[in-house]
Amino acid sequence: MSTLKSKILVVATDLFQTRGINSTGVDTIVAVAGTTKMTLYKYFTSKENLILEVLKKGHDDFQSWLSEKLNTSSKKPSEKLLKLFEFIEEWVTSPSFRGMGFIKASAEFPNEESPVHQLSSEQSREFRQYICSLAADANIKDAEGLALQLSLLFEGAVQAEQMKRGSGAMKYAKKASKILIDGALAD
Amino acid sequence: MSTLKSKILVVATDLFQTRGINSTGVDTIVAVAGTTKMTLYKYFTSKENLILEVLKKGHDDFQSWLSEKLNTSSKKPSEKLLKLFEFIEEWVTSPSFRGMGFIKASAEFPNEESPVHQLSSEQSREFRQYICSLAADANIKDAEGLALQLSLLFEGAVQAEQMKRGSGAMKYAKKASKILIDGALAD
DNA sequence: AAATATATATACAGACCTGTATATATGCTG
DNA sequence: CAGCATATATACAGGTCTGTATATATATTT
Repeated sequence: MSTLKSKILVVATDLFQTRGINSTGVDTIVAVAGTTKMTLYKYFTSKENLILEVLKKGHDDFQSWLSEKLNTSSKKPSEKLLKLFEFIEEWVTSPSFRGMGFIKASAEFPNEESPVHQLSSEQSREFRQYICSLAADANIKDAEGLALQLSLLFEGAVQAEQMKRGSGAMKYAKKASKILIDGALAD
Repeated sequence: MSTLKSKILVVATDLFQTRGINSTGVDTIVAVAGTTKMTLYKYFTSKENLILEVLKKGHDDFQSWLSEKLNTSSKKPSEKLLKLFEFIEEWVTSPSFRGMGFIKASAEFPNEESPVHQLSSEQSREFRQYICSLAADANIKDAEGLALQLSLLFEGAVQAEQMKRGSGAMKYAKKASKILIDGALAD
């Protein structure tokens, strides 16, 4: 991928999170990225297309980082499940963390027919399904129920972190997740 | 309060949730409310002022409804705490539910210096503190910790409901809350 | 009926936004 | 050096937005 395209994606990711998606104009993005609108519209067909690519990249980066961490951490499914929020916390508290795109995007694009909303919704579902597969591997009875609960904790904590950086919300989400997982494992 | 002012508040609340705050122009609001811009700007000094009043009304309505429900439901603090998510679920699944304003607003106004963000942040804190007082009354040891965890569940579930109406997320948040509260009461 | 407060209708200024058009510059390849 | 792809600089068309100005209508009160 072109370095300019990559630069635009990084800058847009940052600005969308810190200033909002609709409130960030393409002029601002190219100015910060040190390029011009002509170049941006060469790599992205529209602003909506840019938003979608930003979302895709953010989600893919997170998912592959997380899977890799979990796969190398342990082979025992129940241990993987218990380590889930350890790694999530590590990701969220890293200085480069800029929020989860799909949470902000779904708030800014509430119309269900909007492609941005649809992608956000799909990413949320994908993540929940990933947790569900971890839970199922660990022989949790109601894997779907636990996965939903854990994803609620996750999304709530990200929301809290986005509202106030360094709130430590994920630490408490982690503690809560341990209680919920232990309970589900005992069932 | 003037009936027109009240009508504008109701319509704005609805449109902000269904179309987004920044994406909803005052022209649309007055058209749906069946009035004109001149009237809107008589009752609200600016669009930002309207947003703030919408947030205040939404939060006040929810908080007073919830306190009243809890106060008439039981006198035993631990029972009140356990009934918390029962009533929250009742509120969220009612047909007139249009999302929690402060959750959407904090996503659309991420700048911490924005008055809208500040009010959202304050309302989130206020709600958490209310839960904390319930927990403290029930002699929970780490009342603040539990309150934060429950508020994460709450915000995550509202987020999920906003993303997809009728997702039933609050039902699972309620189940999770019971586990967390029972655990904290046993400590 | 006259006076006053309230609401409407409509137009517009100024700002911002997306996406494109046009012309120029830069760097790489043959 | 010549040719070509890539990036820049800049201007602008057409749209949307907020907030205001101006003129008119309606309803209540005196």
